[in-house]
Amino acid sequence: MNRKSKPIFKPYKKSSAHKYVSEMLKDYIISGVYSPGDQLPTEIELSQALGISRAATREGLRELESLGLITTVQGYKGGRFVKKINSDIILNGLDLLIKTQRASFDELMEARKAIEGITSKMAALNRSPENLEVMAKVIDLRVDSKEEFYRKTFELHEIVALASQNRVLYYIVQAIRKLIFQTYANLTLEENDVELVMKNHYDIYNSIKNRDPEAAEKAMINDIEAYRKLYLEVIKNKQ
Amino acid sequence: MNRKSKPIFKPYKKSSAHKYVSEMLKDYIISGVYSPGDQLPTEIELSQALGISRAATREGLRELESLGLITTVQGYKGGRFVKKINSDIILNGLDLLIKTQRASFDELMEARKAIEGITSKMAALNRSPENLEVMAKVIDLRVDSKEEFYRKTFELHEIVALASQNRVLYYIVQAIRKLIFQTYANLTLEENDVELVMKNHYDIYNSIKNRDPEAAEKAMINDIEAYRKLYLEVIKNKQ
DNA sequence: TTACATATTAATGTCTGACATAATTACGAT
DNA sequence: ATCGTAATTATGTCAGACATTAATATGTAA
Repeated sequence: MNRKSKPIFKPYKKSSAHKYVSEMLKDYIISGVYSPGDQLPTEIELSQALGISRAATREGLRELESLGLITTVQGYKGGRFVKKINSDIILNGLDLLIKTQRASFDELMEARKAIEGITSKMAALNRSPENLEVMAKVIDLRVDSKEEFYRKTFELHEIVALASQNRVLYYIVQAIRKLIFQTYANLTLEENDVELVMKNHYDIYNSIKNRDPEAAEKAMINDIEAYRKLYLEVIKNKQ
Repeated sequence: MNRKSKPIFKPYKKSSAHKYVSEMLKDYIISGVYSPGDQLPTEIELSQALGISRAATREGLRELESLGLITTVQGYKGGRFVKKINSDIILNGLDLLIKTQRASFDELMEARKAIEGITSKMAALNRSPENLEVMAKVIDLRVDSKEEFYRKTFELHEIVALASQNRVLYYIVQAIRKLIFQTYANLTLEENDVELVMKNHYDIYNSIKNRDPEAAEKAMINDIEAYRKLYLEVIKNKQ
């Protein structure tokens, strides 16, 4: 939405001012009045339109920022901008949950295996030809750089989850995977390990291509289990 | 933690003031310096200890509130209190995700079936005798009130997820179930429906008791699928 | 003595207006 | 043409005042 074609901002009466600001803007973002990339009115415009002080308006905007709905940019041409929503919006909460509950690495990996196994199974049933094409592009892991290896690995898992055609599961899988990679350091793999991962990825691709859900689930679980073991070895060697 | 035995609050230097407040307190909450139920210092105490204005301190506290880590109580004996963390902390994000992505009821139910099916399967392998005891208490659904019926239904699903012994899956299941019940109205069930749900619950209980993972998964999926169909019928009749 | 109405108290909630900081853009001197 | 500097415009922070809220303490009438 253009900054100039503003929606209607009704002055608030009851309830708390900061909450009024965040709730109203949240509704506008959810309903699509503001789209990702759009700039919100400035603090002063908002506060004047609503008849709320700038301080209370800022508190409301902070809430939205904390929820992951907007970003803040200071300076000339700065302002508040609506974010593109993705799995990051549950990542924060999941992270807090796991940290405060002291959930273990194994618990997280078990959850990942279970859910990503399901998406792999569903992908075998629901995958489109386009999904397969993208997968084919990222299963050759004989690459030069470590980064390239990780990028391709990440993309395969992403496209499998996407191919399940279930966005709820897709976002949950993405959040869990991101959480694992941001919490636990990446591995440095040996030559043998690369071979193994590549074989596993090929198995996943092949069973999804052949529309074999059971094989697809099994292959995915194998792949993640292999990663788990590799990671635990790294940990052991570090001690 | 007692309000009087305060942790150390180092005055901030760089980065933003409000962020310093929220990050610092978040770390204290995660690391257990503050436990659920504990009261944080008042805004004035905090701002004075950190050398930050009250306005900026409040913004930081709002962020924590928005994340779901603290609650705010106004008035005498009011203040900021650390919340007990549960699945609610991802519920918000999941809700936003589904609303903005316009994910369908069916997509959500598919996800629920898949994940809750898994927890049921895992419960059959990992359940404790205590888990079984609690389940036994809630599978008789021949009750007077609608509320009692819903309470028992909710508790059975809760204890099954808990019996999987995987807290990550448990919280995800809880969040999805809460989301479904808060987004889509509850059903009004006929006599026949109650019989059906009760049979399904009994199947779930029995297969978990017998440590039969495949049967447990199937029974859970049946139960949720039945709920989905009942709900869709209600929708159809309303039109 | 008890019960109800009222005052006190201590926290958050809100407002105002000023100044600080950041980052893009415009401009001017070399 | 380029580099450095000033202007612009958004958010960031501050200080101090007053409003609101809700538990508690107090006082008064039945």
